[in-house]
Amino acid sequence: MSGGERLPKLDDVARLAGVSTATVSRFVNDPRVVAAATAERIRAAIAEIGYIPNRLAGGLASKRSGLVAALVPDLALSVFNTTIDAMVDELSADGEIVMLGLTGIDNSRMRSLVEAALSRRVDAIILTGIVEDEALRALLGARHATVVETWGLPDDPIDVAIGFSHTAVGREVARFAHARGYRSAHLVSATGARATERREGFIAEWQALGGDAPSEDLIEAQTRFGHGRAAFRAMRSLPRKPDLVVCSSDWLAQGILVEALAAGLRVPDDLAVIGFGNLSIAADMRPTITTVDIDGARIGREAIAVLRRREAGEEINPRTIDVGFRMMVRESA
Amino acid sequence: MSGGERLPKLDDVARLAGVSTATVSRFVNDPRVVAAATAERIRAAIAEIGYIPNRLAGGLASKRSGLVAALVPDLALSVFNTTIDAMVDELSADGEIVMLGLTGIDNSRMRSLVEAALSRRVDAIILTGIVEDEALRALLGARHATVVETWGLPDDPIDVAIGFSHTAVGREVARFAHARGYRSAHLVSATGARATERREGFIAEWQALGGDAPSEDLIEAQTRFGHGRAAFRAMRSLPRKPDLVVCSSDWLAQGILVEALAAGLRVPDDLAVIGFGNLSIAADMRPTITTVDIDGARIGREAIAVLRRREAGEEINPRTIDVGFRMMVRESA
DNA sequence: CTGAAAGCGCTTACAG
DNA sequence: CTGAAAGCGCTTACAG
Repeated sequence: MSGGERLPKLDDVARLAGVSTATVSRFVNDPRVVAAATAERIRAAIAEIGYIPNRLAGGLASKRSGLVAALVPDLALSVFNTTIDAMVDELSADGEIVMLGLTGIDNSRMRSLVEAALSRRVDAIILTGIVEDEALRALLGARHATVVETWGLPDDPIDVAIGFSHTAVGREVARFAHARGYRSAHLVSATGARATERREGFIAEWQALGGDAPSEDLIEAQTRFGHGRAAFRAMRSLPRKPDLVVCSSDWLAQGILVEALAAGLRVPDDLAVIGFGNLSIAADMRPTITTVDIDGARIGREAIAVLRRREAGEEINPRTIDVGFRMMVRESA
Repeated sequence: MSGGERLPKLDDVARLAGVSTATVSRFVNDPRVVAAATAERIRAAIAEIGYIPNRLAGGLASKRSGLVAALVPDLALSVFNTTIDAMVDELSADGEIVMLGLTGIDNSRMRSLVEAALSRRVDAIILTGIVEDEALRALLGARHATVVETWGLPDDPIDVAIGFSHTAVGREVARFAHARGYRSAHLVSATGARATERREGFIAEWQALGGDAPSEDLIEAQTRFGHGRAAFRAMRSLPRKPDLVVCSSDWLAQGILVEALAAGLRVPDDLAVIGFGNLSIAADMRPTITTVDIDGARIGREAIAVLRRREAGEEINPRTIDVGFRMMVRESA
């Protein structure tokens, strides 16, 4: 707002402090490299005129924008929020800032957001999910930015990947459920790439253990509580009554739980429920929800750590980091 | 990643297309201002060498960064997510991008994030909540960026404010509850500025209607489902048993609801519950949650609309936009 | 509709 | 530890 008068610039500080712009620039970027007395004069000058560096100019000259782009499908997919939170925490310590792009649940805005990020010469692009599109892979691979694919574990990452095997999660859930004695499984799953891998992992292992092919309910949209409720009703009209529902998110699990309880079912005796993500609601629901925990914050921290190592000129090897997952066995299954 | 080879720049495109850099620049910013034949040659040249404009340089020269900063307390406060989603939607249509800053639940990082945003010469800063700190107000007011305070309605906005009166919400909830016949109210409320205004509005109106001073439970942290459960237990040990709990968030309401049902209470007959925010869970819970709806997406859209009008040189008047709120009467009260 | 050229506000190799 | 000066890659008033 307001306006008119010129914003103070480096040159103004330099003149006031009686030094060259080079010295002020050095001070701004690392106060320790200038003599103590000089530093004090510069500090006073900056305070006096309220100088705030122009990082656009700085980035242009130094080729380091101090910008990191985080591209996630959707803010409502709260499973990623811990990752973003952790990244922002790590970054804001250094005055860096996160450019947030929402690619859409179908990733339709991915391309234009990648271009928007690249055009700002971001130091790094952190993506949720792995990139399949060849043109996009080429675009990302040809640039100077560090590219971190997260929440997945591709065989051939564009640059670096930090995540876990969704297939392994599905298999582990199947082993757990089978060991618990459940025999008639129903899957309620989103149709996204990651949920699909977990689903396929579950089915493969479940059948390998001698289980019958599970009935399924695929949800095209972002999975929410309400979908869980609808899925419950659909499931109840199935000829074969499942004794276990495996959900691709805790939201779904919560919706099913609420609906099952309202229908007078006992959980897990009449119907067991397993979620995914270990959102805070999983521990807070009654009954508590058995689910799979992913250390999303660690993914965020590791992503920034990779960036720091790259900046320090270190070689990143291996280029893939598996953060694993944990079954959180609670009351619902 | 990768690296070494120089990124193509405007000059490379110009040479390849046989025009001046000025013409390429014009094309990039608005293809219609150059002759059709010229446009075609430039388009081909850009595609051939994979040119992506350097917006750092562009922003430096034009003094428009195409960057909008959104500063919110915390991603987990999902009540703001619809606002951010709407903003990102409006913005990404133009290749603009949102810089996300998380100020922390106590706003402790607000100052450094404002500086980080200003140093990138953002076109606008959109804040959740109103800014009280005088130094920060001065800093924001003296700059060229459009400043939009949201989710509140200050008497004297720094620049523009879009929100609603939290006090009015509290009063409206009190009138509703009193009309419904509830007489013994218990408040479970976060300690933030906005929740406090609602709480005070409720108490003032409630007592004006002849109600007894409500018992209270103040929650220092970010309110979550789990806090609702704890609050329920605390409430049950009170000498006077409330017939109504008014919560400062739907999360809290949900936690109390789950705990109340688990304790065998009938809702709303034994205990009524009112939330705030109208998150999707409010409609999805069993029983559904009576709450207050805020059109968060509209706040986001209006914020960007203000920005567009400012860019078009329009005068913004009035400087305060009240988006109001709605009681969502459902089953829980 | 297009071009030549100055300028946006920094950083940094080079020299001292 | 500090300075003079070139350069980062665009935009835009001015002129034609």
